[in-house]
Amino acid sequence: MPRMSKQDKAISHAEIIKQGSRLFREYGIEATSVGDIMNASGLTHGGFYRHFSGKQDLVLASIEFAVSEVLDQLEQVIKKQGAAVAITQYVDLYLSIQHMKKRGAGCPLAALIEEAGRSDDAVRFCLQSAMARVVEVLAKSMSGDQGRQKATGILAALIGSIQMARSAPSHKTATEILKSGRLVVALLLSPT
Amino acid sequence: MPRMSKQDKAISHAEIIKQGSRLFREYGIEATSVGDIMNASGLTHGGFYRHFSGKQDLVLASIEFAVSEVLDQLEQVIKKQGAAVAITQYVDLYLSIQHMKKRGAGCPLAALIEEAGRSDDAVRFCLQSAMARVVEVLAKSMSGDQGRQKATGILAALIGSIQMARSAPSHKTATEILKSGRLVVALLLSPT
DNA sequence: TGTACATCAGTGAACGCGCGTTCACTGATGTAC
DNA sequence: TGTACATCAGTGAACGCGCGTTCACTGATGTAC
Repeated sequence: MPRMSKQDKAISHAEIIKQGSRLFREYGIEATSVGDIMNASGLTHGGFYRHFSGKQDLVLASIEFAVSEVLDQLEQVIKKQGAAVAITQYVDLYLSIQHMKKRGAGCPLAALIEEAGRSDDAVRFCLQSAMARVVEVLAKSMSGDQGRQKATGILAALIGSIQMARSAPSHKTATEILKSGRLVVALLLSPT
Repeated sequence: MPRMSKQDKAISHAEIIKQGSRLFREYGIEATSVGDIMNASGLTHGGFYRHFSGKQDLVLASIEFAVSEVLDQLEQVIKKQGAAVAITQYVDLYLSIQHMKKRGAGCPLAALIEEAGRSDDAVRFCLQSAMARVVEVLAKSMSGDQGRQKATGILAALIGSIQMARSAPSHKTATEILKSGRLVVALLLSPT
C-alpha cells in the first residue's frame, strides 16, 4: 500500500491526532508510544514522520485538539441554551461516573495537567489558554468582583475532584468524592 | 566497597526511599529511573535489588514515606496548636509559591495522583488512605453535617489549584491561581 | 577473646526489551508536456 | 486527453539508546567454634 491521495493523507493525519489525543489522555504521554498511536490509527509506525516532526509535535497537536473539542462543545451549548444551563450541565457531566471512567474522551486538563505541566512552554501555553477559556465562561455567570477568582477555584475543584475519584479504589468512595465536588461547586456558584 | 554493616544498610535503605520519594514527586514515576535514584543516593544501580524486589516495590514505599512525612507533620501541629490554627497554616503553605516550586518536597497527592491513579491497587489504596486522613483532619473543624463533603471538596480545590499553578506559564498567573484557591478554601471553611 | 568461614551490601558489565527515529523501498498519485 | 516521470504516503527492517533487571565478583561484616 504505497502512496495515498492528498485526501487520504488528510484523513490519516486527523486520525493520528484523534487517537493521540485519546491515548495520551487515557494512559499518559510517556506511557503511550508512537507505535501505539499509529496502530490505533490503522497504520504502521514508520509513516508517522510524514505527518509530524516527532512525538512532541503530536503531543502538542493532540492536546490542542482535545482542548478545542471539549471547549467548542461547551461554547456551543452556551449559545443555544444560555450560560446558566450550560454551566450546570457542564459541571454535572464533569463530575459524573461516566467522565471518571472515560479518561480518553474526557477533560484534557484533568488528564494531562501534571505530566504536561513538566513539559515545554508550548504545551503549558496551550493548557493555560484552555484554563483561561473555562474560567472566562464560568466567570460570566457569577456575581461580584470575586467572580473570576471563584471561577478559577471552581475549575480547580473540578480537576481535583475528578482526579481523586479516578484514583479511588472503590466505586463507592469515587461516588462520594464526585458528590462532594458537586456540593462545593454549587456553594461557590450560588451568590454570597 | 563491598559488604557494609547492617546499620549502613539501613541508612542506604532509608536514603533510597527518601530520594525515590523526592524524585518521583519531582519528575514523575516513569520519568525517574532506578539508576537516577541510586545515583542520588550515592550508590550504583546494581545494589538496588538488595533492598527492593523491583521498581514498583520502591514506588509504593516512596509514596508511603512521602504521605507519612507530610501527614505526621500536620497531625503534630494540630496537637501543639489546635486544629483551627493547623488547618489555616496547612492551607497557606499548600497554596504558596514555595510549595508550587518544590514538587519534590511537596504534597504526594498533587504530584502523583494522576500517574499513580493508573497504577496498581496497592498504590491507589495508599493514596486513598492519605486522602482519608486529610479529609478527617479538615472535617473535624467544620460545622454542619456537610463537613465531610466540604472537607473533601477543599482537598480537591487544594490539589487542583497547586497543579494549575504549576502548569501556569507565568509567575503572575500562578500567583493569581493560588490566590483564587485560598479564597475558595476560605469560603468553604467559614460556617454557612 | 581469637580464628575460620559463611554471608551479603555494593559494584559494574551484561542481558533482553521497547522506545523514538531513520531509511531503502514500493507503487499509486499528481504533474508537466 | 494521453503519456512520461517525479513525488511521496505508507511499509517494515534497522539504528542507537536507556530502561529494569540479572549476575559474577569483591571483601568487610557477622557468626560459629
